[in-house]
Amino acid sequence: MKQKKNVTFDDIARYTNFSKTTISRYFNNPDSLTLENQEIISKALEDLNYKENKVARILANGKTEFVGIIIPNLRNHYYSEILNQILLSYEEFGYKFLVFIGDEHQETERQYIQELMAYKIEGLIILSFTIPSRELADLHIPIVTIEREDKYVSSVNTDNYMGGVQATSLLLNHNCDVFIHLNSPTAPDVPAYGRIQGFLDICQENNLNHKIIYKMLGTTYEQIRQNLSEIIAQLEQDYPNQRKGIFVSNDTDANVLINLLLQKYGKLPEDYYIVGFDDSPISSEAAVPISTVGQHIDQIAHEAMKLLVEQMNERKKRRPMPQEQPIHKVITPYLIRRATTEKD
Amino acid sequence: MKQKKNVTFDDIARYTNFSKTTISRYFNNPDSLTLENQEIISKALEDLNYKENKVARILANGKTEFVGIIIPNLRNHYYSEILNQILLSYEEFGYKFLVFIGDEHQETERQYIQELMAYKIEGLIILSFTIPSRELADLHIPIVTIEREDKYVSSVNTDNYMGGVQATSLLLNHNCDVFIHLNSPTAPDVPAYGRIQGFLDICQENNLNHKIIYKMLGTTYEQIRQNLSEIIAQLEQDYPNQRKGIFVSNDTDANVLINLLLQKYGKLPEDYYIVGFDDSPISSEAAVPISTVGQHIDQIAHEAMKLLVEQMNERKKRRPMPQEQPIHKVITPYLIRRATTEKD
DNA sequence: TTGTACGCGTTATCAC
DNA sequence: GTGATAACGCGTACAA
Repeated sequence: MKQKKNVTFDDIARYTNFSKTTISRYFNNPDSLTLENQEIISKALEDLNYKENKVARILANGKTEFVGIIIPNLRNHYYSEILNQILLSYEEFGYKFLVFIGDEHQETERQYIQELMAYKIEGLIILSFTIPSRELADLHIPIVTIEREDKYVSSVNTDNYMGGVQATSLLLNHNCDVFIHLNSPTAPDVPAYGRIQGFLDICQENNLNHKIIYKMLGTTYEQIRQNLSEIIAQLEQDYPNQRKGIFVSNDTDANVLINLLLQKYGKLPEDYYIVGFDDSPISSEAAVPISTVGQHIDQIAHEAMKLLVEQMNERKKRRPMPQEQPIHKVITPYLIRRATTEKD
Repeated sequence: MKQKKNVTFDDIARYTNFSKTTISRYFNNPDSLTLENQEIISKALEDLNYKENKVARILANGKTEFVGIIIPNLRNHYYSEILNQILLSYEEFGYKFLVFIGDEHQETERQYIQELMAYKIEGLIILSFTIPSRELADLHIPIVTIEREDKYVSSVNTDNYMGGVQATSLLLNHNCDVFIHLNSPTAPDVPAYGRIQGFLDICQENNLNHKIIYKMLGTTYEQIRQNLSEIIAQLEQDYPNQRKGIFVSNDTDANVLINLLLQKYGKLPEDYYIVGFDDSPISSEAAVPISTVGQHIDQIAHEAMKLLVEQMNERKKRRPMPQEQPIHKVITPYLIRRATTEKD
């Protein structure tokens, strides 16, 4: 496949008068050779300019050290940061990552999974949500999902319920008169539903005047702006002169909301208290920095890899004991207080 | 490596009374079999639940269809969007991607490259900038770099010079009195230097009162804020009552600048005209949407893959004719006019 | 400590 | 159209 054939263990063996086996051992179990012989082989590698071939090694020992990743996209800051942290784990675990963008196409994602299986990945990390966990479990390889429906597979998620509680409590501490939660329609089996439940529980426990607005705000800035503009109009009609505590399900939308208010009033009005979610860059870069609930993305990524590595290691044992039940790890989020709630 | 041994061509051959060769042909050259026999094999694959093994195929034919990517990080929107677009090219070209985060550690990146070479990648895309192109060229595999020093390797870059010209011309059209360019110190051999040159040329051609401020603004929001705050003070001292046209080298910094001005004056003052660079999300999400120069990231990624695929295909020919000279593609950026320059 | 011989699952070559 | 056989480069019992 190259201009000149590659240098192989055979060449080195001939050159050093050892056998292939000894050369192999030099790489995989060097202590079993004398230091002297290690030197000789080491020198031979230099002389012949040997380049290792891990593909051949895979075929021989079955260990690819590949992990597949399917992620919906990288436009969303949350996803790109998760991927960033996962890739960084190479330093700790040594697994290489084959990455696919699912883009929410179920059939495409199925093909990607087939392709990954053909490359004998040892494990799979799934962030995309088009394929039910039931189907993922049937692949019978180590799998960890992150922040998606996870009934039949192991997973790592943020404690969304706690996040909802934190956000709502913050608004409660500021003595809002009415509590609004803005979110898109969310299925109860996805982790993010916890945000809604957390909001609801705090409101009900404290007998708060509250309302949840379920609405797809749209994907373009203009759509979101238009929708939020209408929502503001409605809120001001429904709750005039009342202190409104608004928990928005993500920072991007919260920022648009704030920009609309800035534009309308020149500043963030006294009767608006706003909390976002994600601690994404926009929350600190906004004209009025946004209070928000942050996810420990580094921890999430790290736990996901740990969980996956455990499963992968188990498989390599002579008598593997696969997990009986999926393991679900939950990472507690943190609350950041910024100008949208901490006024002067 | 599995509980039960995998089904192989041998098993299928036995099951169908064909030879291994014929099974192989079924996959790689199905037309050479009769339709009838294709059916038989197809059915056997179902019956035996065959899963293909591309690792074995690689060892046999030398084609991994792997492309390595080394990227500094995914925190920067530009990088994550580039990676997004590159990964999406799987649909068109079929290459799988092994991705590493370089994080600006030269030695680490060298190791990553070695690891990638061991997995017999067919090509390499480099966005990180710690390793000189001279050294990359010595790897003797198809390489394309994106937006970095590229003297000895093929590359795809934005036409930064044109970007600088566009941004400065926009300010010029608005009759600014003084033209400021804010940038970090930049080496002349990196593509981004073109922004500076473009700014300079327009200023000199038109005899404009201009100034370049070279300054590392910092990495945290607070640092940037602090530094820009000082710069504003200086500008207002040096150019009182003059219309200031400011070309900031990226949208993030431009946004901080605008937030500082908003905070100080309640609105964007009449005598400030600002243009950013990148068309990153913040430029449209900012309280005052920012005029900016956008890079055609989809085109950049696509051209990079095309350039790489050409080189990789050339290598597979019987008598490869490697490129004599590196090819440098340049993508023209686009100008977006928003509120920081278009004041009714 | 070192070597022999075979296996990993596919493709390539050359016959028929 | 189809088949036999030798690669591809390394790991690993088993033997010495």
